[in-house]
Amino acid sequence: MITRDSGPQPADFADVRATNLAVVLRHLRSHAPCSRADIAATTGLNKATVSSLVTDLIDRRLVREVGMTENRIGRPAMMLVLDGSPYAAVGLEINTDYLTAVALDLAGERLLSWRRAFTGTPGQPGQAIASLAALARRAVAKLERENRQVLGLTVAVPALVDADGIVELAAGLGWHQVDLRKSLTAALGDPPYPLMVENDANLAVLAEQRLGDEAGTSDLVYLTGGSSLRAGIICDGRLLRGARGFAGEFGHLPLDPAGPPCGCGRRGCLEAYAGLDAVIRQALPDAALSPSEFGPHVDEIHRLAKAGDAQVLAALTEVGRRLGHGISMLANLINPACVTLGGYFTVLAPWLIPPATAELESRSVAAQCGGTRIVASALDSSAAAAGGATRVLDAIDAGVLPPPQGAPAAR
Amino acid sequence: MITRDSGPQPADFADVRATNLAVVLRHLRSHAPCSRADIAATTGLNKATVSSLVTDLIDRRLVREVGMTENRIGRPAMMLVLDGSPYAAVGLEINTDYLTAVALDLAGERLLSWRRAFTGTPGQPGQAIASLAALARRAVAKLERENRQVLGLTVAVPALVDADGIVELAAGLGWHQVDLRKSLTAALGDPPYPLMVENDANLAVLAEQRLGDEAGTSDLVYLTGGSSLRAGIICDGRLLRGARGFAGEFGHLPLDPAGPPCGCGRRGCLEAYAGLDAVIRQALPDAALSPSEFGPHVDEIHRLAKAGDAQVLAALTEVGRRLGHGISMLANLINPACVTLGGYFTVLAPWLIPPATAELESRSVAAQCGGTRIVASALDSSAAAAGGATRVLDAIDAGVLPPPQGAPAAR
DNA sequence: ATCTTTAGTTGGGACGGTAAACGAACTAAT
DNA sequence: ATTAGTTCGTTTACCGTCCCAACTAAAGAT
Repeated sequence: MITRDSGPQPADFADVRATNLAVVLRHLRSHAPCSRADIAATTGLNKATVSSLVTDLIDRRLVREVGMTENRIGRPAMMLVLDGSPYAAVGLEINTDYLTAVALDLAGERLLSWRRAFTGTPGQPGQAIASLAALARRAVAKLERENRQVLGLTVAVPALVDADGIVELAAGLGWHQVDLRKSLTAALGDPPYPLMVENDANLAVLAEQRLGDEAGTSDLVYLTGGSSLRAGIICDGRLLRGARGFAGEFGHLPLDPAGPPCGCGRRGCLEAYAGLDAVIRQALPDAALSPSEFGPHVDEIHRLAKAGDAQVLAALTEVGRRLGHGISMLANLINPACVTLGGYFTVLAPWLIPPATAELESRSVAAQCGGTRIVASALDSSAAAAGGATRVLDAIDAGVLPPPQGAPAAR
Repeated sequence: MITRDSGPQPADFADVRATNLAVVLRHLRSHAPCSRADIAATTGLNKATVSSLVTDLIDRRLVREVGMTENRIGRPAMMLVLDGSPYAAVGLEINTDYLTAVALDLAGERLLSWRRAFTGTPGQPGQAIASLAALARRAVAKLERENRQVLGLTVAVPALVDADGIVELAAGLGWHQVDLRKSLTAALGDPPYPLMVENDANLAVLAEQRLGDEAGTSDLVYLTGGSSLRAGIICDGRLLRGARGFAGEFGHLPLDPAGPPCGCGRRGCLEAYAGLDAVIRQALPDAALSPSEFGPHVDEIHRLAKAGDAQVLAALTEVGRRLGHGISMLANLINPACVTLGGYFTVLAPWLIPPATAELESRSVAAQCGGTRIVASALDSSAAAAGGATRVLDAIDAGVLPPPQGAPAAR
C-alpha cells in the first residue's frame, strides 16, 4: 500500500521510499514521542528500515531525538519527535472585511495568528491582492527571522476556485475570473515555496480534520456561517472538489420554491433563510445591515439569546430548522459522520443544533442506522487560514518532503 | 506514484510490482492491441521492465500474444491483448420482480446475460437468497464448463448496504438487517472467489464509468429510475460511499415541505414526484399499480409520449422539472461532470432531459462556468449486475491479480 | 557477576527498476 | 545481392530499498 494517488503512473523505489518516509512521519505526528522500535512494531516496517528512514528524516530536519526513556527493563529507547523549529507552513484568508494570516510549524503548533481589518473595492482585485501580498511578506519575513524555511503558502478565498487557482466567482468580494495565484505569485516575486489558492470552506474542513474536535474523522463536512454558506466536504479522507472544483455550494440549495428572494436571484435558497444577513434581519429587525457591523450584531444576538429573548430564540430555532433541512440533503447524498458549524453558527450553536438535529433526523433516510452528528466547530474565525497551513502540512505527510540539506526545493 | 490506496500501511517491492503490473494491464485494456515497446513509450516504464511485467502477465494468463505487425520499417512488433478466455467476473442483481446475472471476461466482453422473473416475500429473505444462490451456481457452472476461473462475484441490492455487506434496509424487498454476504457465502459453500454485496446504484455507476457512453469520466453520477431513486456517485474516480456507506439516497431529498406524501412517511420527497409509482400515477391515472406491471406501464407511457398525448407530455415535463430540481442539489453539493439517467428514465429521457436541464441551469450556482450535463444511460436494465462484474475487474486493474498457476488464490 | 530484556545497528540477500549494449527482423537504398 | 537504417525485445550489469538474522549496547533482575 503506497501513499500517493493512483493513476497511470508507474511506481519505482523512490515511491516506496517516499511512502515509507510519510508513514513514519504520520506515525510520529500522532504518536510522538516514540522510539524507533515503537514505530517498527506499530507500522510493520522492519527495524532496520525504520532506522534508515529516521536517519533520513533527521537529515532533512523533520525529526529530532529528544532523550532516552528510563526506569525500564532492557536498553533505554531514544525518543523521537517531529522537529518543529526549521520549517513553517503559512495560510492566508481574504474575506470581505478582514485578512488573516496563520503559520503552523511541522507539529501543528501555531507560530503566528494575525488579523487585520480590510475593505476591498468590488471589481478591483488589484488593491486587495497588494494588501494580501503585504501581509504575506510580513509573515514570511517574521518566520525567516526565526530561521524557518517556509514550506508553502495557501490562500483561502470565499469563492468558487478552480483547480488552477483561478477565482471564478467571489460574490462577496465582487471578483470574477481573477487569476489570484498568478497575481500573488508575481506580487511576491516568484517565491521559492509553492503557492496555492483554495475555497475557504475546503480549507476550513481540512483544519477541522487535523486540528478540530473531530480530528481524524474521514467523512466530515464544515459549513461556513457568514453572509454566504459554503460546505467543505471530506469524503473517505479526501477533499471533494467535483469536476470543476465547484462542489460544496451549500448556500444555494433550493429549499422552498415559494421562499424569500436570495441574493443570487432565485427564491428559497438556504442562504436566504440561514445566511448571516437573513439571520440578523430575523433576529434583530431594527438593525441596519452593514458588513462591518456583523460582529457586533452576532454578539448582540448571542446576548439576547442567553437572556431568553423570545423573538431571537424563535428566529434561531427557525434558522436551525432550515439548517437541518439543508444538512439533511448533505446527509442523504453524502452521508458524512459529522457536520461542523463554523462562522457565526459556532457562537449560536447551542440554539441552532437542537432544532437542526431534530429536522435532520426527521428527514434523512439513514437517521436510524447511522445518522450524521451536527456539532459546533472548535476552531475560531481563523479556521480557513489555519486550513491553508494545514494543506501544506498535508503535502508533507503525503510524502513530498523538503530535501536533506540546502539543495533547491523540488517544486 | 503507486496504485493502491493511501493509509498507514508501508510499501514494499510487492506494491511496486503490483502497481506496475496494473499499469500495464490498464494500458492494455484501453490501448489493445499494442506492443511491449508501445507500452514502454507510453507509460514511461523501461523496456526491460515492461518485458518482465508482460512475461508475468502472460504466466498469469491475463495477457496473450496475438501476432506480429507487418509492413513497417524496423523489426515487427509482437502485439499483445488482454486474454479474455481463462477468467470471468460475475455480477448479480436482485430486485423486487427479477433477478439478473451478468458475466464479463477480462476484456469486458459479455459472457452471459440472464434475467429471470422473481417474486420475493417481504420479510422472508431466505427464499430470495436461495433463488439468488441457484442463479449464481448456474452461472458459475456454465463459466466453469468453459474452463474459466471465476475471479469474483458481486451482488447488487436495491438497498442501504454497509461496508461489510450487510443489507441494512431494503424497502422494496422488505428486508431489514440481512447479512446477505454471509448467507450467500454459506449457500454457495464458501466459494474460492471473493463475494461482495453492494448498493445497485453504486454498481451501476461503476458500469457506467467503464462501459457506458461516459466511460472514463472521473466525476459521474448514475440515477436509478424505479420505484425508488438512488444515486451512485463517483468523485475523483472513486465511489462515494459516505461514513456508513449510505450516501446517494437521492429519492428522499426533500423538495417541498408541502408536497405529496412519500412511502417513507415524509412529504415532498423527490421520489414522491419522480419515482416510478408517481410517474405512472400522473401519466396514466387509470392504470392499476402493481409491481409486475411496471414494464408495460412504462412502454405505454413511452408510446403515448411518442404519439404526443398531452397529459403524458405534461406529466413527463413535470417529472423532468422535479428531477432537475433534485439534480441541482447534486450539482451544487458534488459538482459532477455528468448525471446519467438509468431505469425507466432511460426510455423516457427525450421528454425528461430538456425540462430537467432547464431546471438545473436555473438552479445551480456553477451552471455558467462548469455545469453538469444530464444524459440518458447507454446501459440497459442489467447495468447494476454489469457493474457488479465491473467491480471485480476494477480489483484486477488495481493490482490484485490471480496467481501465476494453479496456486491457491489470495483472499 | 551473570542473566534477561529491549533498542538499535550491521551485513548479506533478494527483488525490482534502470540503462546501455546487443541480436533479431524487417524495410529501403544501392 | 549487399548494405544501411530502423525498431523490437532481451540480456547484462548496476543500484537502491527492504527484509532477515545476527550482532552490539545498555539497562534491570537474579
